[in-house]
Amino acid sequence: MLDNLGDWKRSDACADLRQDDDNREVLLMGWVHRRRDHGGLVFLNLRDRSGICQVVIDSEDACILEKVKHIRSEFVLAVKGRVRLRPDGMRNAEMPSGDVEVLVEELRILNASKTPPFPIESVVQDEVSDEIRFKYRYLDLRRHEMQERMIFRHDIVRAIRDFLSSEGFLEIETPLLIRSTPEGARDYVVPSRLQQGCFYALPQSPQLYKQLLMVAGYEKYFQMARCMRDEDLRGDRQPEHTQIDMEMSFVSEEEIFAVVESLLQHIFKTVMGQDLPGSFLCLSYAEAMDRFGTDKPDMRFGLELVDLSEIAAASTFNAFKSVVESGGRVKGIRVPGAATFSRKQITELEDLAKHFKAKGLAWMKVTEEGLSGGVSKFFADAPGEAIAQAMELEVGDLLLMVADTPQVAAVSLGAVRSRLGAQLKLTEPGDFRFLWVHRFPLFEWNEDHQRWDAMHHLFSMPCLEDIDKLESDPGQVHGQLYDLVCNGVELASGSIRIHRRDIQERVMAVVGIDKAEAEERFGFLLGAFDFGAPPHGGIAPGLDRLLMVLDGGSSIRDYIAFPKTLKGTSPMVGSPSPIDDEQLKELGLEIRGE
RNA sequence: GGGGGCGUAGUUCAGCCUGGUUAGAACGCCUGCCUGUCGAGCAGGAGGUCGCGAGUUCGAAUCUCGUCGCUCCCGCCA
Repeated sequence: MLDNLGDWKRSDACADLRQDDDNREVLLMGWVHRRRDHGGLVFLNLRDRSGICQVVIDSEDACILEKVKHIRSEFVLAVKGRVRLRPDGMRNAEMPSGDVEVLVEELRILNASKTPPFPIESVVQDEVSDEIRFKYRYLDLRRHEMQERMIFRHDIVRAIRDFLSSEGFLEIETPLLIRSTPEGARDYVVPSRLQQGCFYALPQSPQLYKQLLMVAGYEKYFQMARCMRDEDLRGDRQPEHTQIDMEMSFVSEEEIFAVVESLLQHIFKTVMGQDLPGSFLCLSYAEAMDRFGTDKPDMRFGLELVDLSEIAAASTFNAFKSVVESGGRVKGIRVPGAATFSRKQITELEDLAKHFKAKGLAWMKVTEEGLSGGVSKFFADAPGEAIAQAMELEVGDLLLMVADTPQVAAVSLGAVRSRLGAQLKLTEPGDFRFLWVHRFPLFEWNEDHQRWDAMHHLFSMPCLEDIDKLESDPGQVHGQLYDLVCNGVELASGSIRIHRRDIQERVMAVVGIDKAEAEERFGFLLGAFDFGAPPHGGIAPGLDRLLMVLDGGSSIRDYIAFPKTLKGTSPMVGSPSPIDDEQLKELGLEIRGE
């Protein structure tokens, strides 16, 4: 029943046919999207990458009729025929090629298809489980919606390469089989056959290599770098992802910001056909935490956190007073018009706050008669007026408050803010608010191990004014560290790097790496610093996340052709899988059961 | 590592709380009819290890325990 392609050559893409093509002889190839059989008259929607065209079988030819009888969804056809205008009233305005159709003169069935497990349509996105979509990824990718996403990805990658090349960046590849470094994320590890008992690691990022390229004098480097991290996954985290890895010599933070801003403007202009504002907002980490309770605030809406500690201390509410007296803070957010919230809605928000370790979520409503409900009885008269003034309360507002350690108060209320943004639909598709967050602490205290860890990585430069505190007060040292945030999603992280051995050794000492260990593990880097390493810095925007945010998507899995599940598996190819004893033996490995 | 949700026909789901006929619906699929459909229409039909295992019970899709898979969140992710 199947035909060979023979000498047939495709003349047009399905969706490209227009009225101008009337009476042209064309040869289309594609998949049967849908079949409408009227007995003597059969319509097929033929689909290729470009889209859909209607072909009509209105033939006496017994050979064609016999073939058509067997044609089903997703059969692969080659169709020779003549374009003709559709009769009046039969045109389809929904379809780009809807003014015309192709009357079939010859037909070849290039391949048959089983009935697909789900229809090759856009509704699949919301209606078919990810499990099935993953297992039949090649069918999921056949859907127009997914093809558009892959094309979007291609367009953006191309725009990035064009722009960075024109700015003098060189794309240079770095190894995938590298040395394992214990700190940071867990490494994916590859056993060595030639050096038994030794392992390569897959890169979490090309960090050290790009720094070495700066030492080597390449000045501006970029790479579409695959990065692998063996950590637990999320909707916006895959075991392997792609970063637009960049590094520059002789630059300040501001210059790196400017390059990334220009890059994004170029992307917006060339791929999305939009203009993006000149330079992005910039907040310090401390200010972001203080005002939004997160280091990646969504700037599309307000609902800022306000510090109410002094006022709360003056109230008659002992729960608040004691928190403030013991060094904690009280923070509040005003939710305009939310006085209509039910008790249940408020309890849901409280549960969320408790999820982030808050002990409770205090609330008051603003009515014509003043503050009411919740904890309002503790805020009679002066404290109540002070709060109304500090929060700029208006009738109909809801005030939500958390009293706790500064960290918990900010983070828990920040989570409430973020939930409210979604719940009250304060964001609009197509609205992009980019934001730089910088001056992160260089170190954070690790309670479990009772030691300081690098917040970003070991190679970030301290802010110059804090360098003297490296040994005396590491917690107070800020780093020349920065994140790029858009709409509440962290899109990039970067830093100015350390380029001097003395400073690098001091930073390593803070996290407990002495000179001997530093030499053993990072000797190649320190050695490179001895040969005239230039000041340098860089940044690495996550490509998959960037695509998701720009496209208004909800999972980076939709922007990766072959992603993995949250457990790091691929139901399609069945990875990871055991390897046979022969392979294990060659590698000198033995599997120990439980 | 911890917590939540889901798992029933090819697909998406209902049924489960309160155990008891032959486990339903929609779409899809198959057969027939049909010359202007575009989610074609009409008539008929097939299709189920109720994720898997154990337990309770006269009787389990339904209750209990375990387990596997997908997913969301916390931890983790420099």
